[in-house]
Amino acid sequence: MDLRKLRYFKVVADEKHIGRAAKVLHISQPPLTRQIQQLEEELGVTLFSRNPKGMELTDAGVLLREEVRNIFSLIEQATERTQKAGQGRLGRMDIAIFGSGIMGDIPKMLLFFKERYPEVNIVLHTMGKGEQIKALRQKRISVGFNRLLAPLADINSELVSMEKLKLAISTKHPMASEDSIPFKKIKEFPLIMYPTAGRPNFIDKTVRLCQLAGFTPDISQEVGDAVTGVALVASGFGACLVPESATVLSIPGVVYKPLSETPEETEVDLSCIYRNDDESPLLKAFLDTLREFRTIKDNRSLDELC
Amino acid sequence: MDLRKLRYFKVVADEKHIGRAAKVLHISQPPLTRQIQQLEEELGVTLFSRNPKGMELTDAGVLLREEVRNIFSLIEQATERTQKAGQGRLGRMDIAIFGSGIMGDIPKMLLFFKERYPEVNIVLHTMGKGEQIKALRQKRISVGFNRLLAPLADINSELVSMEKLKLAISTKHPMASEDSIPFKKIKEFPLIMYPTAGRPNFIDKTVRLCQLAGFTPDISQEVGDAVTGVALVASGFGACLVPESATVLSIPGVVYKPLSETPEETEVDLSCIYRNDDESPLLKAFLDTLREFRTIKDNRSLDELC
DNA sequence: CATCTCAATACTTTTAAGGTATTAAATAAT
DNA sequence: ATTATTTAATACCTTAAAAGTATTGAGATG
Repeated sequence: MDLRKLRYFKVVADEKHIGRAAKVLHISQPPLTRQIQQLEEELGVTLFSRNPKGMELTDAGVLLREEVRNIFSLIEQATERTQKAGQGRLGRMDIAIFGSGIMGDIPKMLLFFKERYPEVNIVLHTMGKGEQIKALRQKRISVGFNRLLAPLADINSELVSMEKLKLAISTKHPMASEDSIPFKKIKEFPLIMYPTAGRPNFIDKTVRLCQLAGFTPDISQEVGDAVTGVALVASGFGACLVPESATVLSIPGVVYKPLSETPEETEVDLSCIYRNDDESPLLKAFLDTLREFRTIKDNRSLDELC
Repeated sequence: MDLRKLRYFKVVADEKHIGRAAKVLHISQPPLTRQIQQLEEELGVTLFSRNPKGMELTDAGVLLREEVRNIFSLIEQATERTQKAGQGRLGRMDIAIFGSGIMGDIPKMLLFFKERYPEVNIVLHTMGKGEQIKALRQKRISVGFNRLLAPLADINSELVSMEKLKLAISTKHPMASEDSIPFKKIKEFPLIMYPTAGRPNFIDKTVRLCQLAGFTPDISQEVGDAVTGVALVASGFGACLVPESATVLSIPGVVYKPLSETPEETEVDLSCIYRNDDESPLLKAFLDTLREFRTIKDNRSLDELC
């Protein structure tokens, strides 16, 4: 079977006239006659009854015409979809986020992407740093969002945003009425820290920052994630350093205070990671969108878009 | 787009190796490489990532593979269905029957046909002789069943069966207890006759038969069809000649009596008519089946089949 | 009866698919 | 490091098949 024959058949069926059909197809009449003959021979079926004034479809021909319509529309769909997939505009994208990543810039960025690529199916997976890298290598995910990533040979990372740190303290604490808290005062709070897994992590960074400022922090408790940490602050366990994005969760008994007199690098990064060798157009589209998102965000014109 | 390319693509996708795929396709490797390159070029999409140990589908390639499967299965279906239609094993057949044709051989024959050609959709239309011929010429039907047909230039007819005539009389009539009624006695009954339309018809034939036997029948009433006629017999209007097949309808107050001492041709035909120039395989199949049906019926082995 | 209109046939040209030999790149083995 | 080895890609030639030109044949039309 041969699409050329079907295409020719379709035109002859429409024109009911080999000569006219040949003109429509921009070929001469004899080869068209032959193609139709060959098609009939191949199928073992008479498709046209030849009248002195043209050609008429037989019942079998009428049926084939319908089928041919379907075949061509399916082929058209297939090429379109394949082309879209080739441009990263169609497909499935598995993305990893971490616990408190559901707040802040990640959902905004994902929404932004979804708007541009509505036919890309985004599947979110919650996993920690180590898991993300494993999943990337096993190609179970294409992108992971995380913080404080150590460079790796086979994995690239791309900055999404930097976030200032805030100190979550109890409303009952004497400093709860202050506008901001000087960095050095952290020494005086029993600190709740997270996460327990994944090195280097937020705890390591905090300890280093404090030592830079000339003191050792009083780590009273380690927990799995920011949400748990803030919950403990409400119960009076102590204070907890959180990235700005996490302050959207308001819990009675907790206030978030900006830090003043901070050393350098009192910000944490939010980055996304992906395989070095991933050439997929989906990833390319995702990273392009991410970069554009960052630019727009820097220009503070984000609000109009989301 | 070209089915050859898609076929080749499918094999390469399965084998993940151009060389092996070429062997499967019984061609050499370079033309296969070219065909794949051309396909990629045509779509503007990279379908394979070339590794040193073979070829791997990209996401777009995976999608195309699925689509190609559907395309081929659709084409396969299309050819099969077209071939079936070409052999008269698939399609729609419009058949005309007359009023009392729902009894007797016609439904048996149709059932027999339906068993052999289960994928042929039979559509029945009830119409009289004149209508049938008109509908045939306008190609609204392919076959009509009727009786006593005059030959026509553009329409063939084929005998289905001959049926003996019986006389429907009232149970109150003195002859109701006889085993059979001599043909000449018909003279003594007021006759209810049908149909009113369509020449030559059953009335013409009956009158001729009676005149052959040396008398003129006493036609007391003309009605549209056999059922109405028999109903009038029950009410005491008189007697009514009916073909044997119509005697399946039993009405209180009516008995069917065979005729004795009949002249020649006291049988009526049941025939089917079709266009002379109808070359459709469906009609051919129908007529072939009809002939076979007649043979089986003649051998009285019909009961085992229906 | 000539003429016209179709589709079909005979034969030639052109296109494109297939084949052989070779190259290029990357890995694996010595 | 160097040499096989394996893979796809390229260059060039051959073959097959599709398209073109000219003509024929069959049926309708004036």
